[in-house]
Amino acid sequence: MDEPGDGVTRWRRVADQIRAAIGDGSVADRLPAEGVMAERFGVNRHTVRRAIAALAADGLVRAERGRGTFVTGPAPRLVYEVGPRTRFSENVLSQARRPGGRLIGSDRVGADAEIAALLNCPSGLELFRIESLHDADGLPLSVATSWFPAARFPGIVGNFAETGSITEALLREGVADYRRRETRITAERLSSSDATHLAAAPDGLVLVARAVDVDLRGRPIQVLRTRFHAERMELVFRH
Amino acid sequence: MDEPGDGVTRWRRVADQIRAAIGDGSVADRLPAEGVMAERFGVNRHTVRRAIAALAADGLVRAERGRGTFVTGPAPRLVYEVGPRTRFSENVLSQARRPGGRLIGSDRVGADAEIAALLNCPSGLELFRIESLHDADGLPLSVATSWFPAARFPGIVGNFAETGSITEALLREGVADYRRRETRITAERLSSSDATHLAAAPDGLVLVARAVDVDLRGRPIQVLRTRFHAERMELVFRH
DNA sequence: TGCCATTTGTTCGTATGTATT
DNA sequence: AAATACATACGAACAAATGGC
Repeated sequence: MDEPGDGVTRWRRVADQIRAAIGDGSVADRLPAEGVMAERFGVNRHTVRRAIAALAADGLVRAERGRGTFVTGPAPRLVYEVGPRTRFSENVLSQARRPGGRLIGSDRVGADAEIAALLNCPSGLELFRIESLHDADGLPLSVATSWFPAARFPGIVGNFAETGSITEALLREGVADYRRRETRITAERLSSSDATHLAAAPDGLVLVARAVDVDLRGRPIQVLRTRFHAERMELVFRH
Repeated sequence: MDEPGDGVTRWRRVADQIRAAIGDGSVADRLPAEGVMAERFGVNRHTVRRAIAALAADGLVRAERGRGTFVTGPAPRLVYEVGPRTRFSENVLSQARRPGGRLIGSDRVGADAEIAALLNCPSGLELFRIESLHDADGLPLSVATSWFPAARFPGIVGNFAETGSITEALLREGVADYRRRETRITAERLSSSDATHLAAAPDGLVLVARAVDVDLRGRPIQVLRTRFHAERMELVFRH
């Protein structure tokens, strides 16, 4: 009766609304008083306080007794440019930050219908699946799942494990250059394992980018499913 | 990490994980038994049952006594192609669906620093701000906020109110054609007002696209902040 | 100085919802 | 099905800090 039954608590929803108000600029520097927000949101003042506490824990606001609660400003997002020649490390380096990558896991799988279509290969073809984590200055930014034809790139897993870079790993397999054909974007909630790897709150959001990379002759090399931490990044597409 | 103190209930998190597993295809047809999932997620079977009930209420799965729980399939997303000549109505028509648009609200505002930089105009310049809702076959897909220089497009609000199309509204103001320069993508939770307009659950997700459109001489025409319903759409960028 | 309104911080109590056993 | 433990939410006070008058 009290909860609408959607599994999200009231203080959480209040926190999200305040966060959104800060994000879109409708609250610039100081929040309304707790009592005012309590009335406006139709909740108890305790509930507002808990929401503020959550935002303060994220460093988004700072409460000062007797004065008010002030916006300290959202953390700036890393700008990640996506285009035909997207390279994670170049992107991060261009923002004067140090890129990193490491192997989380890998296995051999058969191509399902969707991936086979994207790779332009027969369904069931043997693939390497690589789970990787990518960061800037040690802050995790994205988790990616990549699929490679196993026959064409037999050493890809070891190469990536050693270099931490897909580009380097492909170079060792004889791929001098590759291009991105298209990128498809959706948004999802974090899965629990991704939350662990990204060192993020379990209810965080990710931008999911599904992409296909092709070699210079247009043959598909890899299928990617990258989950970008939504609060730490912004994807930019130039047209 | 998993403590029940982050504002999301356990059954909700379990439901989200099952939903994600269905979404990325790792669960194709039938869910594991409740007891198996309970152990896998580290929760009680009651909690799994509640999660399944929530998914069943959304029409995502169907539980059959004595047989199991089966995936009925997620609703297909509308594919929305973003490029230099993105037009909402053309995009929707290409999927054999009927586009719609209507004015939600409008007002006059002064350009803040960020928008002034994007529009390449002095800060404080008078702008029209337009809130609009866009749908396909009556299903709301996106809410957009647009800023236009008021002096250059004095009739833009009325034009959009009459036509429901930005392209048409600009045409009446003498803009025969325009191009998109860049698009920046982030993900957020729905604000309460956007949830109302999109007829969506209050805890839904949106893809937020910030873009600048320029005329054929390269002069900025409008700044856009579009919130796409994340479960109903997928954004595609061809490179 | 003092007074007072405003605002955040704290402590009771009570009721309801959630999750497990 | 019932009992238990814990988290959430509300209500009413009071304390402490701030700033204007």
